[in-house]
Amino acid sequence: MTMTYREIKDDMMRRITGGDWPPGTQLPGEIELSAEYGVARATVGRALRDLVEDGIIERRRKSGTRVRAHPLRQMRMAIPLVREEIEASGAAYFYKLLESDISVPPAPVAARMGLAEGALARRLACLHYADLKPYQLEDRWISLTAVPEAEGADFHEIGPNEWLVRQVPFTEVEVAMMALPADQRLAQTLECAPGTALFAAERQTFREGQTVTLVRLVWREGHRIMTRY
Amino acid sequence: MTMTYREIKDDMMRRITGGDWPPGTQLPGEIELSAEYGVARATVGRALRDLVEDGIIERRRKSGTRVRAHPLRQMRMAIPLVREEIEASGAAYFYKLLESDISVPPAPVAARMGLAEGALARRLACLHYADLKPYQLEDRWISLTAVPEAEGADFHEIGPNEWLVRQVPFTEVEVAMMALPADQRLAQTLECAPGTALFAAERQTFREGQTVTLVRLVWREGHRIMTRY
DNA sequence: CAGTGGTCTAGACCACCGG
DNA sequence: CGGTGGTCTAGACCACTGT
Repeated sequence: MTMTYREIKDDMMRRITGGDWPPGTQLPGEIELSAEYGVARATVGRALRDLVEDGIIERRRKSGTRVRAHPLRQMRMAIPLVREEIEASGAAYFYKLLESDISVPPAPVAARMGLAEGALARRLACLHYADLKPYQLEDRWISLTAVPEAEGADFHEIGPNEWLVRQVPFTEVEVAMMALPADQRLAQTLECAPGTALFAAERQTFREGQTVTLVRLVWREGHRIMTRY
Repeated sequence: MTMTYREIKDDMMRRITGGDWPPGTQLPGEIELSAEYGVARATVGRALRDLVEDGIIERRRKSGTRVRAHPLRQMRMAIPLVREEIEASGAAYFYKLLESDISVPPAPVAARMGLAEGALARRLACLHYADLKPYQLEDRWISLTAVPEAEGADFHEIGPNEWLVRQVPFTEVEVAMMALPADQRLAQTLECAPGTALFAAERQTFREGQTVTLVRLVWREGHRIMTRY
């Protein structure tokens, strides 16, 4: 008989989208709503908290709850491991380590990673295949200051991404996505014409404010990422 | 004295990242945890629910709570209106309507939008400027089945995006992002060389399962989107 | 200062699902 | 079937913030 917080949330969404509570409207307070719905205050509170997370309403102490003038558009995107991404598409996954050394990164990279002058890092280049066709090129720097274990790690069998996820899980991440023209090296490794428009991402991950790794991922021609929200 | 659910959540994170509860570990039940932390069961429940949302742990009835083997990588991205995006960068925003008509979309578009055969749609092409330099080209179809008001709307002053947000707020959205080579038209409107790698997005929005609009956004050369999580 | 949301409690019942 | 998380309650106090 009594409503659940989900039903209340749905009902509120109906009232918002249906025009009862148009954008900008001030909603009744929690006590009034709980009386109206015949539930405890905590229950309408739960529904309202969900609507805040969905970007539908805004709440402030004292001034109350109102429907956002422009609903906050945001999306959530899953970030799969390359291997899972490929295997999920039904293709077989292969991995190849192209380059691997330990060196001082060029100045721009070192600056971005916040490395001390002359600090060493592990540099890796890997290629991920879907059904023997190149799928993604991975160019990575791993800070040996933050992850000294990376100095001796062997990346011939396991990719650095999966290795890092096990070594240093739970990091802060900053991602940028962009379009890149294929240079000579990209064109060769990804088997496309030079100049081809490729989708790329740069990901920098942190642990306690310190950069762990900086990676550039470039996908083969035509790749798109999709999400629904 | 007694801990808040945030402090409990943070403490749990420490235990997880610190190795007390490594990936795969089965956590104590809520009753046990509430005893350990000296709080009510609802409070640890709140902390645990937050960790589920963050993709750190998994919970199932009867079998209990465990730390995810691989933390679920996901990100949240804000999707600003172009105008806000440009104005936030400190540039002046200008808008120009390039093309506008009402017609039957080509078959692939109609199919993707789920339109009946011969159904009409409003077609628009708009250019968004930052400081008088082309910033983003917007190619859009609006279903007149879903939004009949779009037939007579005037898009010379207000962009279709902002118009739609006011007319049809609160929609479901599907987004794809990709890299595109500039064709002749793109090169001209965005003032770049043909073949230039451009960042693009396709966004399809739905209301109650029905497609409202399908839009392709192409940004000027060098654009990147960024997010931190 | 006063009103609103934010959080906590102690207890209860329910829904799911693994053994 | 029984144990776990999921939800709800009625009440209380606190924290922020507009006036």
